[in-house]
Amino acid sequence: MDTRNQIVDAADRLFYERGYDVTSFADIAGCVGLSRGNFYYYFKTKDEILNAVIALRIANTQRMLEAWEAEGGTPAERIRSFINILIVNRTKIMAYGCPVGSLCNELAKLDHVAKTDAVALFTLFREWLARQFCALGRETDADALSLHLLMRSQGVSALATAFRDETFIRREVDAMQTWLDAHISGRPLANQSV
Amino acid sequence: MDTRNQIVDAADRLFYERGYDVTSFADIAGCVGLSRGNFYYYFKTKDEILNAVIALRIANTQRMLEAWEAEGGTPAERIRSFINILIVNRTKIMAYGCPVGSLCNELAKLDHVAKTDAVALFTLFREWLARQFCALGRETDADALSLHLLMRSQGVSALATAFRDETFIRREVDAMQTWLDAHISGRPLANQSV
DNA sequence: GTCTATACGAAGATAGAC
DNA sequence: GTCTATCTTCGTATAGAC
Repeated sequence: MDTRNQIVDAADRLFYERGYDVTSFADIAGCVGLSRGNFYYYFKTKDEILNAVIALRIANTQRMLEAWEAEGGTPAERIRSFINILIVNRTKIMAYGCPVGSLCNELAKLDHVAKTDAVALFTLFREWLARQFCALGRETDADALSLHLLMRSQGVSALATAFRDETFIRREVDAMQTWLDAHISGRPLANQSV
Repeated sequence: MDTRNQIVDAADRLFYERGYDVTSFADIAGCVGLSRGNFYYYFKTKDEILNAVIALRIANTQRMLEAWEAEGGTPAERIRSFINILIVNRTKIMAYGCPVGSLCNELAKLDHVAKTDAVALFTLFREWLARQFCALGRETDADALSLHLLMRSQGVSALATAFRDETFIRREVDAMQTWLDAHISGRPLANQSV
C-alpha cells in the first residue's frame, strides 16, 4: 500500500479510537513510521486529512452496502445484516462507540465545516435502509422506519460504551430483530409506524 | 454566586458545548472574567475541574429525579417526565447531543480515569427508571426496560444532532410513550420484555 | 483572592537540504 | 519523497507581586 493510503488508514483508526481533535500529526506520522516533515508532503492541513478519512469511510460503507445488496438475500435479510453490525463490531463499540455517531457529535461540538460530510455517512445508511423497507411494502413510512433502526443502533452503541455490557447488546439486537419481524408482517397499525 | 461555582458552571457549559479536551483553562477563565493565573487558585489541574463538573451534574440530576419523585404523580407519569427531556432540551440536543452520552464517549476514547464517574450519571437514571418500572409491577425485567428507554433516549439524541430534525424527535418521543403504555398494561409477553 | 510574568512542552505549519 | 531544523501559537502550570 502506498504511503498516502497508509496515512489515511492510520488517521481513520486514531480518529475513531481517540477522537479527531485530540489526534496530532505526530501521532499519525508515528503510526506510519514517517517524520512530521514528510507528512506535510501528503496533507497540508488537518482538515485535509479529515476529508480524506471521511471519503474513505464513505467508500467503505458504500462497498459494504452494495455487497449486502449483491448477496442476493431478501430485503429483510439485508436489514438483519445491518442490525448484526452491533454484534460483529461489539468489542470496538464497547471501547469507542459508533465511529459515525461519535465523529458527528465531535464535529457538531467543534462546529466544524466537515460536519455535513460526516452526516452523509448516516445518510448512506438511512437511504439504504429506507430502500429495503420500500421493497418490503412500507413505502409510506420507509424513512421513519429507517431512522428508527438507525436510532436504536446509535442508542445501543452509546450505552454499550458506557456500561461495557455485551449481554445488553445481544438483548437489544434480539429486540431489534423482533421489531423488524413485526413490521414486515404488516403490523403494527399505520399510526404506530415506529 | 462565588467564584468557584462560577468556574464550575462555565466549565460545565463549555465541556458540553465544545467538549472536554478542546476546552482550555483560558476559555473557562475568559467566560468568568478571570485571569489565567487566578484560575489556578481554585483548580490545580484540568482533572480537578472535570471532577467538579461531574459532581455538579450528579447533584443536579439527583435533585431533578427527587423532584419528579416528590411531585406525587404515578410512576408512569414520572417515566413520562424522563422521556420528555428530549422535547424540553431539543434545541441543545440538536446542537450538541446528550451531555451524558457525549461526555462518556469522549472520556472512553481518552481512556480517562474519570470515565467511571461520568458513567455514574447514566447509572442514576438507570436505577431511578428501574425503580419506577418496579413500582409498575415489572420487577423481573425492570432493569432491562430501564436500559431500553435510556438506549432510545441516547439514540434519539445522536440522530437529532446529526440531522437537526425536530419532527424526528417528536415522532420518536411519541413512539416511546406508546411503548411505555404497552409495557405498563401488562403486555408484551415476558419473552419480549423490550 | 487577584493579578502579571514566565517557564515549558506540544501542536500546526513552513523552509530547505538531501 | 524523505529528512532535519525552525517558526509560531497555544495550553498547562508555576512563581511571586499586590
